[in-house]
Amino acid sequence: MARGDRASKDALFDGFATIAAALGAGRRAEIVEVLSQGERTVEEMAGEIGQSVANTSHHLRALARVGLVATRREGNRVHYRMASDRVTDAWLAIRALAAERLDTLDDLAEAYLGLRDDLDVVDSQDVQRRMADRDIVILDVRPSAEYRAGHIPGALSVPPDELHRLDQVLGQISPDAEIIAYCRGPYCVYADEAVRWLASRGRMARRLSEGMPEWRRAGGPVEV
Amino acid sequence: MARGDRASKDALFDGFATIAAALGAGRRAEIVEVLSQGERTVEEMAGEIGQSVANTSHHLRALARVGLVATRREGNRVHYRMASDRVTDAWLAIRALAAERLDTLDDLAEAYLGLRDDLDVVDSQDVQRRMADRDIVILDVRPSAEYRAGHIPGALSVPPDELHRLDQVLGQISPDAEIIAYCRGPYCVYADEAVRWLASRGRMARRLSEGMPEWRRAGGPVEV
DNA sequence: AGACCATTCAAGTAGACGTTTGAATGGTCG
DNA sequence: CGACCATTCAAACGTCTACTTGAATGGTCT
Repeated sequence: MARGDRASKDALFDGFATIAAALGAGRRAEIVEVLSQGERTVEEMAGEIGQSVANTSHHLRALARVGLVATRREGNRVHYRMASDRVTDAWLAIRALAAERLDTLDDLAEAYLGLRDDLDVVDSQDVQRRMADRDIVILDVRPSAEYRAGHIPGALSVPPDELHRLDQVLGQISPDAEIIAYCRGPYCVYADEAVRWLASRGRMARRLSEGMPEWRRAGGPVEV
Repeated sequence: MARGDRASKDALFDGFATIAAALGAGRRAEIVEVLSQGERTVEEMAGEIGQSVANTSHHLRALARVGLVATRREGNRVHYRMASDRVTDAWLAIRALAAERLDTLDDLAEAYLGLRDDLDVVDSQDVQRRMADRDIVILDVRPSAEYRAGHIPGALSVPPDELHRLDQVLGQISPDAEIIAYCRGPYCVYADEAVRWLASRGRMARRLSEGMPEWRRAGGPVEV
């Protein structure tokens, strides 16, 4: 096998391809999206992606086999987590690429998220610029474990299964304040629901265009 | 199908996954690596990746089907090119991820490239900082079509199949100058050969750690 | 030690994918 | 028009993959 050999070149690129292929199955893509929010046990993950525990374990191990996720044992539970920030980088690059180039994606996104024309959106730069102001309130609409793992400084936690508690939270917020809700990312429904509920109450509410992983990756401040 | 529906969520992530899967086959990964240097006809690409024209066409169309590559007709030849810079972004992210996390990759790379311990390496920042100096000479060791499609300003073109011409080129270079060679990227053998040849002639020669796509992506100046 | 639980393994099925081979298409040029 | 050429299609092969089911492993807690 000489240097620059065809067979070993093919093998090398098969190696690169195994990484892409690991992200190339829908359920594993969902897993990666969830894990970019924080670690999960097998059972929790199975619930998140709506699959059997056996199949979820199978996929998690497939990701572990190529080094994309790492494990941690606690009691008799195994916690899976991202092995590196670069996994999130690659996943976001793939997702952005799909959004830009795959022409069926808009339809798929609309089928899942519904039409979003009624939702006002604000981007991360805007929020970061206005964070010092007193007239905006940031709402973290993710499960509380994810809020605890890191959130935008000063954000209030309103978990998605406790959206009805928004009533109480509203009492603490000045009617003049603009409310900005965020959740897991652009393909997450939680913030949409919060914004719609708030808008129906006559509040000025907008959705942050991106979620925690994107915020963190862009160098936004994070509080734990 | 309610908003936030399980089936449509799965379909959406299957959509994302088709993009990753498109990069998840070794031969297609090679195609993407080559196309990030510039457009190719089907036949040229078949030669680059060592596959039959039929199979190459098949893979190119698979990439086109998900929007990653675009085509252009000229005479009776079809030229394929990257559909967007984001394809290169995603590919580089995948490749970097594989390099960091896939523990078999070092062996695969060594099998293809050989041991590189004898090669001195310099990174893009260093080169960019020293480009104004007179004491470095940059060598572009890629096929001339790729050089023409864009190269580091001031670089001399020495195509890989004309490495024997280095003798003449050397005559024009002061013996004190440091020579820096680059080619397609970190997994490309061309620059290695040039550096070894130059080193054997007693020249101070180093290899740029990255290639044209990475240089361009990092915002380095490009001349056409 | 024994019961219990989360996780993993193993076997099996249906479907998708990469590659080859040989024929068909759709364009150019004499 | 007809010969020619690059490219694409279609069929077929073996291989791999996702998911299901049911059993086995390897921990923890009483």
